[in-house]
Amino acid sequence: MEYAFRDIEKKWQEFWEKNQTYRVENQSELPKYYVLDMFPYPSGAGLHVGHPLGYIASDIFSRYKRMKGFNVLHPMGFDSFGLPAEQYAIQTGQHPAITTEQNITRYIEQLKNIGFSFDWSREVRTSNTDYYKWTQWIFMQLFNHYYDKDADQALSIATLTETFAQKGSKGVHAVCDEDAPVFTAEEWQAKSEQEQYEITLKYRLTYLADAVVNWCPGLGTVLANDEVKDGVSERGGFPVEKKLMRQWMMRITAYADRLLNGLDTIDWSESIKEQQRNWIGRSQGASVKFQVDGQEQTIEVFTTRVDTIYGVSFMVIAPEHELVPSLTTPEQKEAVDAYVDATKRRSELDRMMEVKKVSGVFTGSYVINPFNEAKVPIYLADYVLAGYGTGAVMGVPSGDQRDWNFATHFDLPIVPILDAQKDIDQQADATKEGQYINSGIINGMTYKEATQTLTNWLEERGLGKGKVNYRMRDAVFSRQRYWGEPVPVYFKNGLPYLIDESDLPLELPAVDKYLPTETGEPPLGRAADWKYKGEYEYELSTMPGWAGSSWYWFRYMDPKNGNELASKEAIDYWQNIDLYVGGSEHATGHLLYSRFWNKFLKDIGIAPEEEFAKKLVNQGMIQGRSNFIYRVKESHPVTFVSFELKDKYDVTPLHVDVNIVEQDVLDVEKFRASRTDVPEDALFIMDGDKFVCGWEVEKMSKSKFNVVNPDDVVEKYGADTLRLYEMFLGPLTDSKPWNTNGISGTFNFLRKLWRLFYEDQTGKYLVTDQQPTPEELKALHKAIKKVGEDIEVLSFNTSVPAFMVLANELTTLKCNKKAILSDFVRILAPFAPHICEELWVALGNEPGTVTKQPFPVFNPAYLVENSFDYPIQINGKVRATLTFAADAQPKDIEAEVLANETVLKWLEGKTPKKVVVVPKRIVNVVI
RNA sequence: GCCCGGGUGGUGGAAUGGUAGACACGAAGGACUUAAAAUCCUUUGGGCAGUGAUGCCUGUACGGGUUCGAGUCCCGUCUCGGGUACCA
Repeated sequence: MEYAFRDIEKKWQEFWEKNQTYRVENQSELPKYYVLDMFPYPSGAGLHVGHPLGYIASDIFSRYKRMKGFNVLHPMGFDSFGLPAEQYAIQTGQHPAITTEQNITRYIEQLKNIGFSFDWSREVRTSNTDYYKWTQWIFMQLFNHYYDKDADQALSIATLTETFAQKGSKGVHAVCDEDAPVFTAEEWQAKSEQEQYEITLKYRLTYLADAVVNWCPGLGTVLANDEVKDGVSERGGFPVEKKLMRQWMMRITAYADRLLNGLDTIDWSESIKEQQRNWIGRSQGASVKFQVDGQEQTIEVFTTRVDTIYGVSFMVIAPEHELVPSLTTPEQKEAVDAYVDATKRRSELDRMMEVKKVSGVFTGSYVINPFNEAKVPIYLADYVLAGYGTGAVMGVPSGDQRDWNFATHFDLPIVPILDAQKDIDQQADATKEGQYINSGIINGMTYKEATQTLTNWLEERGLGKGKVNYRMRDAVFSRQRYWGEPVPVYFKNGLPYLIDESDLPLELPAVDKYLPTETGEPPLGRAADWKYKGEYEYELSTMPGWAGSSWYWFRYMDPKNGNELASKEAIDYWQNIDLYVGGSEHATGHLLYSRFWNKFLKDIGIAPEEEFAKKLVNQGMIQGRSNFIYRVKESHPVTFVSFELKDKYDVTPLHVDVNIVEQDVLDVEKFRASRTDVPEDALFIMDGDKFVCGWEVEKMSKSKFNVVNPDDVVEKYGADTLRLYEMFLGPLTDSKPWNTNGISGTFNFLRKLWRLFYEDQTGKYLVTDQQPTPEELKALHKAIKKVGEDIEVLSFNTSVPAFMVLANELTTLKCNKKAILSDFVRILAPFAPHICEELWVALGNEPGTVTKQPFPVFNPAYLVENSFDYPIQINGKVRATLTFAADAQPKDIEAEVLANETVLKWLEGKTPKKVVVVPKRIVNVVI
């Protein structure tokens, strides 16, 4: 009887489904453990072999944790709102819900094919109304809260208005819009309800703002910063331009410090944490107000080097700066207008391309340096960004390279400010060493003293203060698209209001087309008679893709709850994610927004923990491994040449489908049959009897003919082999190309395991009840130890060889003993659940119980050796091996080693300088 | 430019500072078979010597260093991958 993986796997998948083997309850005596995979967007292409890598790892870990006595939550769902389904809808007119449904069906089929232990009864889909009802509900909570700096958390808008009524705006230290007005309690009380409401809009955690946004005409929508890569859209690669639009925003900046500090408390990869730190971009510095010469107004700059202020020789403001018109003198107007125009016309991409070019224009005005009364010219230049700091910088050419370039280009003075600065006529020197020169009140001081002195001086006069700046901006939350959550907001007298909670979910209306309206409104503008209470206009934009994924881990805890996003009991039990597995590409998107929403949900009493995921592991990307065949140029008939011989001809490489290539050898017949563009008389110059292909690592994509579907691998070798092989391929976190060359190794291992139970030809059952020998127990416990330790640290690639070694050893020992094989099956079950279920039953156990078995306990006694083979080194090189008792004393070992024949030969009669004996390790004789 | 990771046989990859190359693929040779498949056995980093058992030299990107001992730690260089960038 052969290892009939197809029958076995089908049988157990059906068994698990029928018996709800992986169903998890919210009540248990057992400790909880929450293992989550980043849920996929169900694309039309289906899963390729890269997708399951993380799922297999998390599944092994979940199964292991179950065997270790945990109640494990391990769910799966779908991030089912998104652009591709909508782009497809635009082309075909088919409702995105339909294609999404089809794709999900396909995904579930593929996932079930691999034997994951997901509790499918908890599946969620972000595009279902009973799910997005709660996404909308969270939006409403954000709208109803503001961030209070004193409490350092979100508080209700009711608290805000109460404080306003009692203490006026001074009584509130909140994160709010720049233009939030100042008023007394009396003034507040005197305002109309509408006026008061308008003021609160400047405080809410989600708010409307005219923001400079990334507008992507190709997709017809705005994009968040993290959705733009290199000036083009991440999805589709369309150009992106800056545009001023009224948008819903999320006040994520209110949480900047908590997002930053929380990173120190979580077990995430250093690279992800570093990316988030950079994205948040906290910088400590000072703001300084410069009086404009001859005018009332001041220009405020942000600087991290206030100590260099005596070296300021110019000031630069962004071309978009609001003071540009008032600072421009009549003589300079023409030049300034031309520059501003030119900046506007340039796309973000152009601007990035021309980073090194110095450009700018003088406004004609000056500011006065508050410290030395120096008159300093004001320039416009596009290296100053309107969106960062105050949109204005002080130019200190001796200490900053950009400023130095600018000063050199415009022939402005370069003043040294520290005696430690070197070669500043060649380049800027940003040193903080030495003592200040040419620097008024800080002359002779060092960096620390100077910074403190200057900041105090500024604060005393109200001209500036120490300030913290963030690179992170508030997140744009509107998308001018159809296939997303409708924003639960309507407009009355031009102001946004939330719909009643009882009206949730606000469902997506039907539209005739998925395109913007003729007047440029988003697709929702096409919905007929879509008005709140039949009267008020709804918000027409929808939420971004990250909305639904920013809280989904809670929904799995209680997926069918119609009254709450999840019950308090469920959340109290499951708390947060213990292990989260997913791609590192979500570093500054999903993973940051999720932390933000979780913190907010904690502030309003829903989330129990500050961080949503204690540990995060980023699985590596599986790249494609393309195969090439080589066509001889201008050959008639068309001729292809095998890889080894291609250098003898002038050839063009062509991609060939990797699915008809094995071990880089092309199946020529299949190739002929599959390609209509290959003429029947085509010639193949073989290398012996083989036609060998070349290969290259590329992105896995249809156009490169290198996509491998897990279904095909499962069909050929089975799910257990696929699972083992994906783990065997290398460390989980490494990126690696998919290469089936070694898959027969894991397949052979499973067959070898099978042969420990059943004789190959006859199918005879071989398992006996004999007592295991110490040697067999040693082999087994070596594996138990190794595998247990490896799983704990997610080192699955090293546990697979441990299984292979055990199978090899047991084969050599001709061991078919039940006592040994039972434990073998149990340690292997998390990796290869189907075959282990089958063999577990073969050993006489109840069907379906292997998943609930305790993980075998390692017993060190079986590994105790009474002797050890010491490698004997002479000057660090191994020259001999000698066996000593495990408890042999170093001095005895030394004596015997020095008497050894080989050692004496190398000693050549000399006395060794030193003999190093490391017990149970090594002996090194130094001559 | 800056910040993170990496660089080990033909290939994927192992290796608490202690015998580098486990395990697997591939390759070569052999056994079984009418034959094939399957299975099993042997060899397999490179080089040199020997009929042989075996012995020696060399080897973890490169150059230095620390150490009795370095793939592993330190310094410098090259190189590949990822992230990020007029961020004041």
